[in-house]
Amino acid sequence: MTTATQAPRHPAGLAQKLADSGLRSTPQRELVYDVLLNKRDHPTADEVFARVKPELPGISLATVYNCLETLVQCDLVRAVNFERGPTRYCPNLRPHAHFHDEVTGETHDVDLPETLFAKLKSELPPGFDANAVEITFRGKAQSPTN
Amino acid sequence: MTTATQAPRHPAGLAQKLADSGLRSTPQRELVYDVLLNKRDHPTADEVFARVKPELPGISLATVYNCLETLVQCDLVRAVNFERGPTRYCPNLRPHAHFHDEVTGETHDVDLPETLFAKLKSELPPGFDANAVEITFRGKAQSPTN
DNA sequence: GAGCTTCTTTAGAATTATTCTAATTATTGC
DNA sequence: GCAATAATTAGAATAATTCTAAAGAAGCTC
Repeated sequence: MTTATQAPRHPAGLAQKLADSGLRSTPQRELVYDVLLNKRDHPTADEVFARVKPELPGISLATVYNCLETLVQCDLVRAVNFERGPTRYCPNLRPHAHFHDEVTGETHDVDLPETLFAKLKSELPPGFDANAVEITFRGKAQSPTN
Repeated sequence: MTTATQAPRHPAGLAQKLADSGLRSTPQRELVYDVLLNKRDHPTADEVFARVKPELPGISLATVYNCLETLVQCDLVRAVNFERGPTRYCPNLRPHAHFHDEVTGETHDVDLPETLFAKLKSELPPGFDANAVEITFRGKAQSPTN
């Protein structure tokens, strides 16, 4: 087996970003990142585990937790927590808000103008210095796809 | 014992609001609500339990969970979840944001102009109808009190 | 104001989500 | 190839919450 028989699935990111942090690229990390990219529905660790298992039957839940944590550390994925319940994971790195549909339970990414995030930060009272803002909407969405 | 020997600690709310939902006012519910009002530091259920115990030594943790849930149902208290970890409780019902100090771990309420909340909702793409917005900042705060 | 009904609390068991531990396996550098 | 390091694994341990079944109030009815 020579090189380059199989193109990397992550256009140009994972292996490099991992290396930047002194970490290795492994099949488990690749695959976990893959399933996040391929279905961006903010899955829980359990759900990621279920999606990854068929392709890598030997993988353990602990490894899925490890990989997710690693990806979060490398700034490739964001951990999201609205309401009690398991942490969910989101590979969308652009600044965006989340819309939580109270009927279906689904979570949608919502792009908001950068200026709004800036505006929000500027509204903080003196003495408060924010480096991140999280915005979560709750309500009903008429599903755009069905 | 005649009436009005002891003023109710909740200016005019708890018993009534509970009754509105067909629920009873109990010492446990009163006390849990009390500790939330008296120290507004977004305690966890465990912390509420610890604060309530000295006054009502027989109370159980399950009851604290029950009471908190009841108060949330009656719209007297908000449950707050940023980041994994136990749910925290907040008796501030005005629309406000939370500022999570990454150094101290403390959470501060931040009042923002109503117009901002409206503005945010108006920025949602068509088809999304939000009835609530939650905003969480993360960063450093120079404590205003020390 | 005794008895019935309903609501509430309680202790402890059960469940869920996550982290830890120690052993095994893979990778890398020499 | 071999040592050193990193990553994965299974299972135990922990933390947060919910459930369950029994016991304890509080209202109502007559």
